[in-house]
Amino acid sequence: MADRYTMTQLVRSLGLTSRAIRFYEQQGLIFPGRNGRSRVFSGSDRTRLILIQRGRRLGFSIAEIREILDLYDPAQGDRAQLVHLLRKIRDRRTQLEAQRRDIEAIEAELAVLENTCLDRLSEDAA
Amino acid sequence: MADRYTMTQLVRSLGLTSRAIRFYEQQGLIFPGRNGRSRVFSGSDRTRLILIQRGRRLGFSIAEIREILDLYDPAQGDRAQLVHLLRKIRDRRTQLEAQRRDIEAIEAELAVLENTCLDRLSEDAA
DNA sequence: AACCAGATTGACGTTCGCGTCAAGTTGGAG
DNA sequence: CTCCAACTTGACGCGAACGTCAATCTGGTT
Repeated sequence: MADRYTMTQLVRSLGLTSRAIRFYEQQGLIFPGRNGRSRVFSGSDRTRLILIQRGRRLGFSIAEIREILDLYDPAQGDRAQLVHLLRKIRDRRTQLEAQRRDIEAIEAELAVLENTCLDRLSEDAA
Repeated sequence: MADRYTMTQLVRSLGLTSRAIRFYEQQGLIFPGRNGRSRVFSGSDRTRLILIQRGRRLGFSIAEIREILDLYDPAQGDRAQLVHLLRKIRDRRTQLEAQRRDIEAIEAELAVLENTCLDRLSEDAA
């Protein structure tokens, strides 16, 4: 569990640039420790970076990704906060499903186009 | 079929700004005609704008959206072009499925979090 | 004719997400 | 000790996707 990573290790394994990683730290998405001047990344930092990459691929802004990451660390206490957290989780899920439907719509249309292509190709062969 | 739209009509019905629409025209995503100085949008322009919105919501760049829109207008001719088009359609579908898996992964994790929340709330009630 | 709401074309401004130097530091191999 | 390679902190730059403002131009009321 006490897995620690250096900058270059993460750069190589995750395919990010060091600049991007430092940017994410500055934006408060990860919290690496220090060994002298050098950063020391925890396993949590690593998984957060992976989540960040996923979020970026889906077009989420840094602010949105921070919100999503915040959902993962409880940091909650009383009941009201739990209810609030629950609400945010459900909002996010709703949005994700809308996004999924968008994707499925495009996929369906592209499937039609693909069939049209295939038809024309077979006609062509005839 | 000869449905024509004015600027404000599209702005109101689609929730875009006129600036954005003009930007998309400048980028070659839509091709409105002119009536004097004013733009006249076709039904095709309108559906393209909807596709553009979907693409933007999914984090696609203008260039990517243009590529996707290009898949819809055949403009093809010989067999080689058809094969090329087919390849691009399939590439895009592959990418979309990867994106869909990313979304499903986040959704699954949020579902777990939601249950954790619910558990704690019911514990709290006990 | 007078007028005003809505359309247009520049042109500059802005935010985001990093890229890209420049300059200094530090730890380990030789 | 020397040197190099990796790490660091600024700081400026940049392309994308529009926002925003100014100036002008209609087209239809009154």
